[in-house]
Amino acid sequence: MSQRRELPKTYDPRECEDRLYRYWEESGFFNAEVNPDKKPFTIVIPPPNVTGQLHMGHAFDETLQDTLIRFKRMQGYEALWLPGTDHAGIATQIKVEEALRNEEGLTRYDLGREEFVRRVWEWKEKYGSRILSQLRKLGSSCDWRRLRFTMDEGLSNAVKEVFVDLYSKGLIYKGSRIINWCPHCRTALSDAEVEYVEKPGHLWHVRYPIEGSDEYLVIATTRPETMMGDTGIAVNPKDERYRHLIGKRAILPIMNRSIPIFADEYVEMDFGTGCVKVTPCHDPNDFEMGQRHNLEFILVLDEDGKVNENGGPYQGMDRLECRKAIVRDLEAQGYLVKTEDYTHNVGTCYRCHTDVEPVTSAQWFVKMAPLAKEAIRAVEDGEVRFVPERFTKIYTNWMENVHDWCISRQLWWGHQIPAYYCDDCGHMEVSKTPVTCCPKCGGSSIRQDEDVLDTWFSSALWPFSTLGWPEKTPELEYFYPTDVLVTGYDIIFFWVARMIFSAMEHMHEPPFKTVYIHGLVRDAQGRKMSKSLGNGIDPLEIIDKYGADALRFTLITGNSPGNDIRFSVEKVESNRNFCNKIWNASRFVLMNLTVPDFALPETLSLEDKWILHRYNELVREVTDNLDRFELGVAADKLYSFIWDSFCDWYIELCKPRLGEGADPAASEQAQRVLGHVLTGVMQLLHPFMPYITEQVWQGLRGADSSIMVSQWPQYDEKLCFAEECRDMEGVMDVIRAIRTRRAEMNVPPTRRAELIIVTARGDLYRSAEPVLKKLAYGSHVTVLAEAPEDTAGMVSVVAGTARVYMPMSDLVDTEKERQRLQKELDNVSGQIARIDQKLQNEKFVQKAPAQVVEGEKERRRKLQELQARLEESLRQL
RNA sequence: GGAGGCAUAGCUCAGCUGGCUAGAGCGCUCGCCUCACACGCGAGAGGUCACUGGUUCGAGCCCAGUUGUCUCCACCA
Repeated sequence: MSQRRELPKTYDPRECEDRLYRYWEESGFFNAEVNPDKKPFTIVIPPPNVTGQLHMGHAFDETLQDTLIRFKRMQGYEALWLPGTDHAGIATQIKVEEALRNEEGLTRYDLGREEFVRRVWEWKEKYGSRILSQLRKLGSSCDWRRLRFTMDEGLSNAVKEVFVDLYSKGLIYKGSRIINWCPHCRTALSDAEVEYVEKPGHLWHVRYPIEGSDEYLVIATTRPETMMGDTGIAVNPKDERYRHLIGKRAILPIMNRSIPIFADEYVEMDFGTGCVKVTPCHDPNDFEMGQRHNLEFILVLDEDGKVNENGGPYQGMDRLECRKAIVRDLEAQGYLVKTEDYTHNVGTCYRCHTDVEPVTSAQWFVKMAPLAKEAIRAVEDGEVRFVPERFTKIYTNWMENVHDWCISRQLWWGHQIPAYYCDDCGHMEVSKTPVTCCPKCGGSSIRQDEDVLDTWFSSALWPFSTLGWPEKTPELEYFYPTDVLVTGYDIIFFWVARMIFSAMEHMHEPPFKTVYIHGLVRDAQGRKMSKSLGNGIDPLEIIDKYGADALRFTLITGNSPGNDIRFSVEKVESNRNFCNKIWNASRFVLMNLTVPDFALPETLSLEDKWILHRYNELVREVTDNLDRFELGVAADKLYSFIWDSFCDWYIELCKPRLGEGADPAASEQAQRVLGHVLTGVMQLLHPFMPYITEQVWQGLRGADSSIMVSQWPQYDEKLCFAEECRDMEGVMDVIRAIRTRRAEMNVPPTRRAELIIVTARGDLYRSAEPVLKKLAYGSHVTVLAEAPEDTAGMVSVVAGTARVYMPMSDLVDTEKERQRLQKELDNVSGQIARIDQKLQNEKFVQKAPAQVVEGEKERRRKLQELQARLEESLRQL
């Protein structure tokens, strides 16, 4: 026992976190097995980038998941949190290329594909576990034995399986279409990977002479550099100004090429000049017009964003350089009519933020319309539910308007597309296994498609590929579909939507029942945390300084689903303080501990019943809140229960019964209730703050015990003491009122007051005497049914059903006292008047629930009692 | 152009299916090193719940509109 008294005054997370984590992991507490006797509960982690480092966004995401999984595990589910990492095609490739350039001055082309990919794997082996150990620091209770990687063998099989299947169904096709090209990453991107940014630009008005006439057209363009690819001019068919020109031809300036003028509904008459230059290879709308009107398709940019051989004099120029040159030439040759400032949206690459170039290119696509149908239905029918609900609309809206998904990437790091081309006959074969012999001509000169798949193609399969699909594994059978997916709103389109349609297509069942969407972590000023701003806060530094529990609690509280959170160190500090509060409360309990267990005693005091009642309610509420994904609300309730109810009141209320000289029976009784409530509340808090709760648990139950394998507390009807609870609140009101009076009168804390309590509930206050003495600084308590005859020189205070007299003649200022009482009386009278107004309203009495009406009446009775006492006090002054 | 979020105390935010005198943290004021904790204890000050109208016995919450602000989607060259 002596070592218990030596517990330090402040909680030191550094001392225990790693040790406890190791203990949990080694004990296998994170492991989940196929277990027909239990119900499964599954979460798959949103796989962080394999080369990434833990940032606040991860910390937030993982904390939510860990809280849910620990809760369900304690509730008795076979809870699997399946971890893994994503190969993150572009991001990782860029990183390795950077390192290669910086360290060796080489490009990936210098190494060649095979060697480069080998280097990336090397990099992955070296840095891929960094993020995993960082996840551990947070306390994440993943089943690490089941760690998966999007490019490991099983997942690669799943990718091939899906590709071949979709291809055979005609849902994957290769075609020449307009795609977004990032000249820096040198790859195609999907629509989702383009971020539009408003940028200042110009609207150049350019004169196009009409062939065989003196007339000319003026065209407004923001992108003169693609002019060399113009193959037509479009006007609106209803536009009177240009009707006579339809069917004629114009001369493309500088290139001196003849291009047709045609009519198309797409053209807005009132924008610019009402004429559009059509560049089918470099604009999605022009592409469509090009197809409708059978225009020529001329590509003028190469994969670096430089002008190609079709660009005449500008060949070899970078696109921006070319823009300047063309504007200069147009002006010099008299074609430029005017230049306007114009801000417009420019597409940029979500990885490197380079302006993307719409270009026509042969790529692989997933045909979305048929897949989207089921994906929308599953959500609309409630098979997948979004929390908060509003994201449902964002999802369906996107799904309903989604374009085909460009899945090929001109990268080297990723799943190489399982399509094979025969050099001899040109046949293409899509196959799960490598093709070495052409099935058509028997030729053996076979090349695999050079491109790799979009990273998100493999992540889309994550909920089932990680469980072994396409194999029919017992894990897949048992743990699928998963229960909750936790992720930020920023990747609903990238990932969530694609998982849903993939699962519907391949599993014929949704990938998860609930999608819990959270917001972004912002800095204290509300700005996005970013590398370029340098305002990111490293979660690992926070953990090191304040502990993982304080960080976790900060990320959970004061926040509701779907909303962004502002992170500030001050919040972490206050939660660190909360940890310390918990620590000291348990230190107090341990210091006074003599009983061997916390079985509840037969007899319970008023305050025991009060705290047990409140605790019991807390169990129910926290459980309900967690079931409804209201983690922030649950955490808030735990905070105030522990700090306010348990520490500030109950522990203080217990003190008269504990310590030296106390009655052993009463002490034992108090200890049992203290221990019972403390252990229970540690369990409720454990999903949020795993470390300190385990530490306290082991202090109370022994180091060979773990809170992780304890059972989630249950609501217990036997602990429902509503009436005693109300009585106790009454006593507390009295205590508060006395404290307030003392503070108002500047009574020094050392001065004990005599208390004369006048009340009809004499038994109640006599039984509460020790508590009143302790908390209300009474050195003696007298309970009377009627006011003492001589109250001169006494201050009185009214609270609930009691009036308290304190003989402190030297401190009383009668006039001030009168004012104070009058003010209180006015307040009470006002409240009664408001209630009367309600009760006199027939409609209220008629229509409001009986419970509410009865409540108002009850409140009125109490207020009236208070009023009477106040009036009496005033008379006695 | 379309959709959505947010607007509650000085600051940051909770407030579940409408129901007592709207809460917390931080900050602020006053008093306390009270034998678990000064990372603490006690007592306070501080709010026309953005605005207007409506529904209701009753609105911070529901409906319509207005203003401000942020975000997403679309992409009129």
